[in-house]
Amino acid sequence: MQEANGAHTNFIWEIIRQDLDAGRCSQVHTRLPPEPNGWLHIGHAKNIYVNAGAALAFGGLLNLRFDDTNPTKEEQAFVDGIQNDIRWLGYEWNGGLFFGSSYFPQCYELAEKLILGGKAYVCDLPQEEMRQMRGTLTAPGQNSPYRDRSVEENLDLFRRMRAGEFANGARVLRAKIDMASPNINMRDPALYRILHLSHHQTGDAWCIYPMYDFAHPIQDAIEGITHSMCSLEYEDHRPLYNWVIEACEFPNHPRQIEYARLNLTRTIMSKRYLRKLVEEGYVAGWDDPRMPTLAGMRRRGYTPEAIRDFVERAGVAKADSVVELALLEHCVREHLGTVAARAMVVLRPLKVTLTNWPEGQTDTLTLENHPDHPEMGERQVAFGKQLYIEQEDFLIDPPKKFFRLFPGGEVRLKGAYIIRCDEVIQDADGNPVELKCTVDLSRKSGSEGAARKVKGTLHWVSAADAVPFEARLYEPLLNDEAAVEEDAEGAENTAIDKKDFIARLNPESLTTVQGFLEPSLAQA
RNA sequence: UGGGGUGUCGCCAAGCGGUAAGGCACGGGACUUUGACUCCCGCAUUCGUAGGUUCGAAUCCUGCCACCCCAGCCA
Repeated sequence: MQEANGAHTNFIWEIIRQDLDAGRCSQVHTRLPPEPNGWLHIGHAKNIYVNAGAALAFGGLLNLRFDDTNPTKEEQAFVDGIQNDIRWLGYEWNGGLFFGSSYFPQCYELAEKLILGGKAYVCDLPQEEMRQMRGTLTAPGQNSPYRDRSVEENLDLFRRMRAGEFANGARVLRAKIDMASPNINMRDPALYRILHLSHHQTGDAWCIYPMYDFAHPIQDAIEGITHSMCSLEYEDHRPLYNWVIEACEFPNHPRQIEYARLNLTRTIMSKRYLRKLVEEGYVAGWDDPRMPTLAGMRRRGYTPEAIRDFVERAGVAKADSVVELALLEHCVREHLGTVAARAMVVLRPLKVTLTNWPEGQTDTLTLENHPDHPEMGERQVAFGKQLYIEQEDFLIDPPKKFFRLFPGGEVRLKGAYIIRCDEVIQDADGNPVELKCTVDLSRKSGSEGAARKVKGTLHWVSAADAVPFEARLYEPLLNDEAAVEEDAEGAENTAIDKKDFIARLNPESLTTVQGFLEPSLAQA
């Protein structure tokens, strides 16, 4: 990983460095707080990079903490999958593994402490009325009629909430802050809600669950987190985060720093829509290679190194942005170019018959697995009278700078011979279906004569030995440039209609062609 | 119309009063048994905008404009 003073740094690490220099903290301690309600995608890779990277850059600690305060949406299966993906990406939680739910007892104690201090109260307002009394963006809210209950009554009610005496939604514990605050998050936000639901970690031990705004700062403070990085939409929550830390009288004060989340062109990054793709069968699953999930990218052959490099190069800042897919692809190509063994594959085959090659003869050629890494070895590839080349590598009527094959033209077959196209056999529509070529037997690859220059080199596969396969051409799922904005994940949110979303799907994203693999790839 | 943010090359992004880094993309050239890779070269007299301060501003001040986020008992 990078040193903090290395080539890559960002505004967050600058802030941390200043905190270190000023003595506001001695060891950096960050946390990764995924909610176990889905699969990790490329956007999460940035969050991992920012939080884990900060710890790495300053020799600090990273905690992995599942933010599981809402049993409605969370599952054990996701906590396993998430750990797997984080490890695959190449990160370890050297500070330990935690669950937000294991702090439920402390959260509860702190809630009582707030009640005792007159800083929280139990509110009986139904959700709808509470919403109305909250005011609007421009109009201040109204105090709840339950706001001035006595400490004794609040304590009694809260304990009875915990004891399970009330139904879901009947009451809520609220922070007593300021209903007229211009920041809506400070208008007596809910701290605890009643949810008679069993939790994947705590079972039926609780029927009240703390809200994110209450639980998160507590978790950070208890774990001794020094810097808590999250995305921009939490900026408005920072005053509340700080309020909780102070109201609970923690001696340490973790610092929340926000940055812009990652958006990618032509890529859906909203769990809501990713789920729709899976559930409605547009893709085979969360790990479908077209999915922007880490699992999908893994199946697609993307490497962790390439993804980390990409996230780092995309940068960390506060301006909303949409990074071009081209950068990701560049990073993947760059890394794969250095580590991947070469092999030949023909996706859309065009038959080539070598008229002067002895009938029935098959030669075995030796090709290097990597042009720059001899230590990666060589492989044997069959060469015969009948070959397949890529359809797009041949043109009957080539433009001026066409370097590949055309009638009368010559081309080199990678690692083999130079051939000349003598005749084109076309179908009724004029499409080439087979080429009759002569091979220059005196100029086999590697021999003296091979030094002769020809304009192009093509990959190929022996027709008799190649392994047929059905190739799916995976393309980004979206047609247009923009990323689909993350929408509220509310259960009944129908803001973007389904037709609109489907219309944006890229029809090229799942084209099937009948291709041929080099035999060495058959088992892969 | 309230509050919180952000605006620097097609896309990201440095810059923090001293006269516009870098990457991707793109264009040109060299090299090449993958037109890949690699390698050179080019690519913002200008920093949302209008003023002001200053010897000097993307950086300070003022006004305006644009975009994003916030009214969950989601995170």
